[in-house]
Amino acid sequence: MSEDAYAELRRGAVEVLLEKDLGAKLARGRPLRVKAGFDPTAPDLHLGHTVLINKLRQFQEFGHQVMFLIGDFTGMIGDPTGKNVTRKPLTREEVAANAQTYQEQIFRILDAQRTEIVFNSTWMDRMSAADLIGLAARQTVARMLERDDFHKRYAGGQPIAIHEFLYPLVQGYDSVAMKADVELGGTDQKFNLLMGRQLQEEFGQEPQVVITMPLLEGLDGVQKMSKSLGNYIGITDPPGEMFGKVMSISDTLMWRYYELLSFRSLGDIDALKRAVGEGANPRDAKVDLAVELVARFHGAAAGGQAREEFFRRFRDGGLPDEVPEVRVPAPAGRLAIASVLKESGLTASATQAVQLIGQGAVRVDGQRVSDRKLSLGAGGTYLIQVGKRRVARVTIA
RNA sequence: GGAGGGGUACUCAAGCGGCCAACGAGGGCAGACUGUAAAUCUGCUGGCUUAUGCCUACGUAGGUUCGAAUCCUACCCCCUCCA
Repeated sequence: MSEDAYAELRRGAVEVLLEKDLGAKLARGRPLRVKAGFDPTAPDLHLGHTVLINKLRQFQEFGHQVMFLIGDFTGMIGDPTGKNVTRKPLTREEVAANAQTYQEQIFRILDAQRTEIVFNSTWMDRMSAADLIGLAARQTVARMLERDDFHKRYAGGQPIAIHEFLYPLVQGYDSVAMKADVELGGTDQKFNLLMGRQLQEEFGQEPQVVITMPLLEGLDGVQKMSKSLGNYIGITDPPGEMFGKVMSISDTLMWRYYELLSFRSLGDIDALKRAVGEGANPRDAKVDLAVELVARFHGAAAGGQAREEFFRRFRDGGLPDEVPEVRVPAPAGRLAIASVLKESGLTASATQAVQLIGQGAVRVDGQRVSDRKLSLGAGGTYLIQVGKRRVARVTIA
């Protein structure tokens, strides 16, 4: 394997444990079994999740076998990593539906021909209580308490339920059952990933290589991307929205996204960085990234269209391709502008509408509205804009 | 089981009888400047076709008072210490 190829494989990774094991495994020339586990409850993927999936794809491109593990059994335990929320067990149907959604989403990145989707319930459901005790006997409490969050909770007098110890144990055992050569995970999964190495050794297997990937920062550039923080780009976001979100990230964050999300080579990215350093507009680099990402999830044509739309709207100050049409009733024949804004859904309330008018954010047929008492007559159709993003063609009826 | 502390708007966090639709910070939205970047400055950030007005809101339910987020009672929930 060439040096460049190895650098690509290593790209973005926080740690490779052990680096020399990976070298040795690759040197044998046979396809490696590469594992990554996913939560059965959250099939709505965002770009943060794709960091891992992209890494799987790279392995695939180098000819290795990818195993996409859906942790339907571990899901019953609930990963104690981070916040501890008790989860309700999923039904078989729910798991199946989520798995289906996963497939629809991940195969925009992965090659379906070279991806195995596996469920850990396949082997865990067959494990007897005696087997489980046997598994538990292979690790010590002291070892478990090395895990940072267990350690903190124990030291701080917080409860740790015994079943929580089973999570890393089962995740580790998955690697045994799957005969994994490599396991990928987020940095927060490090302990669980290393458990796989130990258990594989216990079961007489060569330990897997652990590769930890960073948790991608969200749109704010600070906190990790997550749905609950609302700083995410969903991979099912419509093209225009996805494009806009990418354009709104900071220049610094853009390079991070290039490293972890783009399929362009490290060499290409370096060249781009140099060009920007020499005065090229960073916006253009961001546009390229946005096009690439939209194209990945919506097709090449959509990428180009999103760019044209973006230029027309925001660079040239034009109107979107499709302006939503709304009809608003006016029983009295005329309707105050604040009500029009509220009824058309352009603002959340009439009060807010009045405030926005006061701030000069509202335009009717291109004219900025300064009079909050303005009213629109029935029978007319008006193009109404609120700020840069909200637009509608409103018919007063 | 005992003792104490606390539950306020999207979040954190003041307020502790009227000047409270509630200080401040963060976040969000909008305007200016721009590259829908960052930084910066400004305004807004319960609802009502806007009003010296009304309604809803400070854990829940009652009560005291001309008047309560603020006082009293009961209840629910969270935290700390002791057993």
